[in-house]
Amino acid sequence: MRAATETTDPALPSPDVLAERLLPWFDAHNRTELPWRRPGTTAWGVLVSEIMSQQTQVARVAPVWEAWMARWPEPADLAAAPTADVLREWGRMGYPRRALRLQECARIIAEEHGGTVPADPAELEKLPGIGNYTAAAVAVFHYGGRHAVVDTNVRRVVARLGGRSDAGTATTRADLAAAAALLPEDTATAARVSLALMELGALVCTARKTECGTCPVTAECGFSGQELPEGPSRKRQRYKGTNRHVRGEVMALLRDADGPVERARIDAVWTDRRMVDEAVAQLIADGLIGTDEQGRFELPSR
DNA sequence: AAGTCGGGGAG
DNA sequence: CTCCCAGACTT
Repeated sequence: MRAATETTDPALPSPDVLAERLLPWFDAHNRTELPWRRPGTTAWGVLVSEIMSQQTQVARVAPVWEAWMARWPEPADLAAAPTADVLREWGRMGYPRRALRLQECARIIAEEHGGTVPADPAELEKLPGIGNYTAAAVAVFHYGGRHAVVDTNVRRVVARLGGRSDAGTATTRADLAAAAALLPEDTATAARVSLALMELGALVCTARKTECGTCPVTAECGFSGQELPEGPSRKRQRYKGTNRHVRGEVMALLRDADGPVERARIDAVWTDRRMVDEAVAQLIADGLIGTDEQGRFELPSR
């Protein structure tokens, strides 16, 4: 039953119909060989993979994850590592603050959870850098819980099933509720549906184009056959020439340096001195870089 | 709800 | 070249 104030969007398919259409397609098309999907991967390994995959393509994450897990197999291992080593191993995956938060996660899990990654999404969300998506992903993909796993792909697919061209800029409570309403009762099946929705959004129902002709749920979709609107759906910040770009260059310099770096070498990464000042100040404030007794710059020792 | 936070790969 | 990626967090 719907309230009169709600829109008249097409009804979403029932969970059972969705699963019936989606899962055979998923069995035939799901990519993977992703290393963290191998049997025997720990909850910690899954958590690390999900943090690394936040806004970084999984293909780029895979080799870093392999080296990372070989070096620091358990939370206590990462907790004890020098932060400089952690940031170097993170490499060029972007958003290095994720690496800091991941190490904080390791310390909290090691010290307050006896080294065991929580299975409850609410508990996981208390950890730094873990939001709704990552918490659900760990709880479902490792622990096998029954929760909606809502990433950008799932939000887009669910929006289109409901007749819209795309989801909004931010994840809303309505997005989460709509995705949860699509989960079948059976817990193991629900987990596969979540992964299948993500995969459908990555391979068929993508941001740039729809392939309704090959989509397994085209008959149940409110947007099927419609054209995507022209132009960018979301405003995006340029990267080149931004303050963010300068920070990236400073971090790259310090990652590749053998020891502490003089200010003069920092200044050499960018022509605009004021932008370097701003970048360095922000990196220090974020805990991504530090200074030694002589005022030289380096990655944080702890 | 909009801005900010990297860097690279795909189109 | 532009756009987007298994998002989280702050404002």
